[in-house]
Amino acid sequence: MKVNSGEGNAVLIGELARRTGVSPRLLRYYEDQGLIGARRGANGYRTYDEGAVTTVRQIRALLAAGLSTEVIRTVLPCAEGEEPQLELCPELVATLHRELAAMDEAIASMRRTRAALAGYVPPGG
DNA sequence: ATTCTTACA
DNA sequence: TGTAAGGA
Repeated sequence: MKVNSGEGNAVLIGELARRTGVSPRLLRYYEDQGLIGARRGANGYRTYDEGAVTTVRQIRALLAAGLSTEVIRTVLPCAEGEEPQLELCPELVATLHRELAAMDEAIASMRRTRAALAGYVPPGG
């Protein structure tokens, strides 16, 4: 008889925190940012479904990839799987390509300004 | 003991 | 983000 791995069990913030390694404080923050949803028990406590564990792991992975919470909010609903093999919807991969393009522009821009600035300072010192 | 909200270091 | 306060 399995006790703690079924789908029907509501999880409190403390347990979700333990199971994801993310502090309750941050979990509430993610909620404010619209990254994760939570129901409320009669006591007012947040309750999460088992899927929340996966969602949080996806958020962490996406955050580690440097995506903003705003982008993650749109990407999340089209994410499948976890950490090692996280896959995204094709239509969203397109959005990500634009992100990449924007990053390339930013990098190029910074390289130019860096070069200009470097022109005013002597090499090595 | 746990969680909740609000607010400050 | 962490942590304290004040309540349930």
